[in-house]
Amino acid sequence: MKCKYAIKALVRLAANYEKGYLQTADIAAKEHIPKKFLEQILLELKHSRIVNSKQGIGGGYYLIKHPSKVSVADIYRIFDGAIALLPCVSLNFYEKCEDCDDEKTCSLRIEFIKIREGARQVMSLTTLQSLLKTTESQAKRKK
Amino acid sequence: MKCKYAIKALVRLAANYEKGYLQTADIAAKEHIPKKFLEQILLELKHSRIVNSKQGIGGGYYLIKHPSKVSVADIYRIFDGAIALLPCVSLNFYEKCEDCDDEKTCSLRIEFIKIREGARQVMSLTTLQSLLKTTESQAKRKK
DNA sequence: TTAAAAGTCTACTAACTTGATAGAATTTAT
DNA sequence: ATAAATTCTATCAAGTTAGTAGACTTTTAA
Repeated sequence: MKCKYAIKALVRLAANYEKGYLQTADIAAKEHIPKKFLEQILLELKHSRIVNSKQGIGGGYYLIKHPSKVSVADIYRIFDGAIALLPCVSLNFYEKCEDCDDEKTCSLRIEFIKIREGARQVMSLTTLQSLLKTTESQAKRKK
Repeated sequence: MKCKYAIKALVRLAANYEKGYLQTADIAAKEHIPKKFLEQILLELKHSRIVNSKQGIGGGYYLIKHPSKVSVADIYRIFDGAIALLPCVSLNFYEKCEDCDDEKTCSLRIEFIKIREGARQVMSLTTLQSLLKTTESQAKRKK
């Protein structure tokens, strides 16, 4: 949920890139996300330096990074952690296996690295920009 | 954990394919898996018709399907459910999105289907047989 | 025929995660 | 000053996960 909501909110912010502020309440309403919950999510994104915000009247959130520089993989890692299925094959959240005798020759590891790369590649290639493009072309199709 | 343990146990059973029974206690000891926990896991695999068992002295578990016919995707689905990151893009565990206005034109869906396909392909191509081959070639390398 | 060795089944628990809510505090424009 | 906005911390209920416990059944070998 969190990750999905984050991506939806970020796509909105990407559509508004360098065009001012978007308010939490607005995004929440449009995407049907519980407002208070979205607050937390946006806050986490702020701490991760993906978005920034301005308080007070007329304030709100805005995207700091260029939409092409924010991938689904980035967002996934913030909210759901490792992309890898096993901690021992994770690049960003590595943890040693307790039950494994020799990590270097573990066949599971070798195969799970392939799986991780499969997922990681697609998730890294999918950015806010590519999501935005799909959104726009879908909107056009609908007309 | 469950999924990892299951795969480890299945690789052992695959190595013993059509060569008789392997006991829970044995596999548990070799793979450092809590025995009682492994019992549950093997039972689930039996209910999923991946393995079968024989009770009594000299009994144990054995693989029913050919190692090339059991993929990591199959096992993952038994223990962890959907491969897709969102239920609304899952093939085997589909559920409708509550917050989505129009599934047909949802840009998230379109992109997440690509991600699912990336993961699904690699996980479907990785079978007990391919894991076994890696195990064997690793054992050889070690000599 | 009986005891031991094996799997079967059901229930339970502690710790953690998730999705969400609540409310007080802070900042800013007018 | 005040209203509109974000910020921050705490809390909660429900669900999941990893693992444990124990009673039961089936099989076989002595």
